[in-house]
Amino acid sequence: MSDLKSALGQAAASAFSALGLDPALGRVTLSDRPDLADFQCNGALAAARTAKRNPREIAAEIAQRLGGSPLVAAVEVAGPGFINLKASSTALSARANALFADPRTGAPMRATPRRVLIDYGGPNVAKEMHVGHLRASIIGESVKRLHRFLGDDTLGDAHFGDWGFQMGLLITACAEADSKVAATLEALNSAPEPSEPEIEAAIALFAAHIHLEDLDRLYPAAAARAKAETDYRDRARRATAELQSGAAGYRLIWRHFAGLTRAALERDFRALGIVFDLWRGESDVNDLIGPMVEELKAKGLAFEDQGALIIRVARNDDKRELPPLIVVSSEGSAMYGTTDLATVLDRKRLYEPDLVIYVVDQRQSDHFEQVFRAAELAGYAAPGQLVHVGFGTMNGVDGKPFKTREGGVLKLRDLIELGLAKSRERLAEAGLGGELDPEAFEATALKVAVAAIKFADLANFRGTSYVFDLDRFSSFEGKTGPYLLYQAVRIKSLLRRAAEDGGSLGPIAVAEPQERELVILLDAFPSAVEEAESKSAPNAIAEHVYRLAQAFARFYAACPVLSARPDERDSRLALAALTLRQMEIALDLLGLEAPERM
RNA sequence: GGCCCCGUAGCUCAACCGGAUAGAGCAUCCGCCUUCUAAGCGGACGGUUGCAGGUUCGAGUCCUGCCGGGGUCGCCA
Repeated sequence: MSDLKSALGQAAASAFSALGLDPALGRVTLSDRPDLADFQCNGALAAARTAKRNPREIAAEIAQRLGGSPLVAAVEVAGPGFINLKASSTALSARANALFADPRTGAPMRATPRRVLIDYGGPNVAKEMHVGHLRASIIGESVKRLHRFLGDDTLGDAHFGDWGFQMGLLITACAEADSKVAATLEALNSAPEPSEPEIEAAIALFAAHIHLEDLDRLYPAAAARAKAETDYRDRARRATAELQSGAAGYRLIWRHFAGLTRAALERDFRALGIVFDLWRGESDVNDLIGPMVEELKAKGLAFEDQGALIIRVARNDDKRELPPLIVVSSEGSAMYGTTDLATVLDRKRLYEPDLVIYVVDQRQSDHFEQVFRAAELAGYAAPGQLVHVGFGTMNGVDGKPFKTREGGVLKLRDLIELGLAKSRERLAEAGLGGELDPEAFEATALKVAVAAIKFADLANFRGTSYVFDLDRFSSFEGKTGPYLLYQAVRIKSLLRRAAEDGGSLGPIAVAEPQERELVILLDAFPSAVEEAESKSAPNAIAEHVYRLAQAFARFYAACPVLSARPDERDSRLALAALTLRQMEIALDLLGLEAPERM
C-alpha cells in the first residue's frame, strides 16, 4: 500500500520519464501553499536547467499528463513552474479507508530486519538522575521504539556506570562514615576465603547501614574531597584497584551499591515510560579488558607512548587532529575509552548486533570517533556499524548547562513531582476527582505530567541545545504533550458515546475541507516515520502528531459527528477512530500514552 | 590558536534534495461554550533568517570572510 503522496510522485515520475527526463524529478511534496493546492512537484524547475528548456513549458506538459490521473482533481502550473496538485475526493476517501483497514495506519515495515542495540540513559551508581539525564533517556527510548516498530530486533541497554574510580570513592566514604562497615570490609578483604555466614552477615549489615540517601549524601562530598586532598584521592584509588582485583569485602559492598541504585533508577525510569532490555554494566566487561589489551598489543595496534598505551586513530585526510585513544594510562589503569572498546567486543560476542546506536551527549563525539575507529582497526566492528547519535545540552538562561537558582542540578524526580502536582490540580479542576477512583486518578495525572515533560524535550531537534524553561515543562496548553493527549481523549469520549448510540464505523467519504486536511495529514505518517528513522530524530514524529492533533481539533470544531445524518456520522466516526489509532501509535513512538479521560 | 556546532518574530523552537507569501507555541489584543471534553477553535499583532560578499532563474538552506555564543583539543567519565 502506497501513500497518496508517493502515488502522485510515481505518476509524476512516469510523466517525466515519458518526456525523456529523470524520473527522480517527479518527487511530490506537501504543498507550501495549502490555499492553492494539496501537493506540489517542483521537478520542472530543476529539469529546465539540464534540458535547457523553459520550466513552465515542461511543467505544462507534465501537468497535462497528470491531469488524467484519477488521483487528481485539479492540476495547474503556477509561478516559474510549480506544479500544483489537488487530490480528488475519491482518492482521499479511498486512502482513508485503506488506512483505516491497516493496523499500522500506513507506516512502513523494514524489508530486512536488523538487530539493533541502543545504548542510552547511562545512569550511574550513586548518582541520582537530574534533568541532564532526561534527554539521553527519552531520546534513546524513542529511537529504540522507532526501530522496534519498524521491525528491527531491538535491544535497549542502560549501559550502567557501575565501575571505576567512583566506586572506590564510595567505598572509602562509606568506610569512613561507619566504623562497623569499615571493620566488616577489613575483615572480609583480609580473609582468604570468607564463609557463607560471614558473607550473609556482611550483606545484612550493609543493607541495614547503607541506604540510598547515604549514597546521595556521601558521593558528592567524597568527589569534592578527592579533588582537594591528594591523600584522600590516593586512598580511593587504592580501594578502586582492590575492588577491581577482587577484594571480597569491596565486591560485596559494591554489589550493595549497585542493587540499591538500580532499584531506585528503575523506579524513576518506569515513571517516565522507559524500560531497558539490558542493564549491562561497565563491570561486566572488566574481565575482557586484560586479554583485549594483550591482543591489541600483539596486533601492533596498541603501543607505548609517553608512558601510556595508546592506539593512533588519526587519518591523513582528517581536518582536525584526533588524539589517540588511551588504552592504559601511565598509571596503569584502564580508561573510559578502554571500557567502551571492551563493550563493543562484549556486545559483538553476546548479541552480534548489525547496528549499535549510542545516544549520548554531543560533546562526546570526538571520544566516540576515537573508540569507533579503534574498534574498526581492531576488527571489532565494521565501518558504519557503530553510530553516535548526539544531542545538545539543556541550558539555563545564561547559555550554560542548566543549574537551579541555588546553583545545584534539578533532580529528575523533582521535575516529575512538580509536573505531577500541576497535573493533579488541573485534573481536579476538570472535576475528574469524583469520577475516577484514586488509583485511576493518579495514573492519569502521571500520564499527563510525563507527556508534558517528555514532549517539551522531544519536540526539539535532538542535535541543538535549548534553554530549559520550567514553565514549558509543566505547561498544558498549546504545543504540549497534554494537548496531544487531550485530543486523543476527546476521540475516545466520542467513540464511547457513539457505541452507546449504536453508531458504526465507516465507510469514510471525505467531503469537508477539514476532513480533507485531516486525511492528507494521516497520509503523511510514513514520511514522518522515515524521516525520524533516517535522522534518528524523534522530533519528526512529535511534529507530525502535533499537526495531526491540530487537524483533528479543527475537524472536531467544524464537523459535528454524533448529530450528523447516519452515513456522514459513520464516516466521521471512522475518520476519528483512524486518527486516534495513528495518534496512539505516534504517541507510543515518543513514549507517551493517552488516558481514557482527562 | 586549530577543529566542530549554533545564530530565524519580544520569548522558546520548526522548516521535507536549494523553491512560491519563512511556520508553530508562548506572551499581547479581539471574537466563539442552549451541540460530541474550552487542556479547545477562529482572528489580529509580530521577521533585512547575526553582518558582508559569492554561486544560482531562485538561498534560512550551498561557498568565502567577519561578528557573537557554545563545545572540544592525550592520560576524568
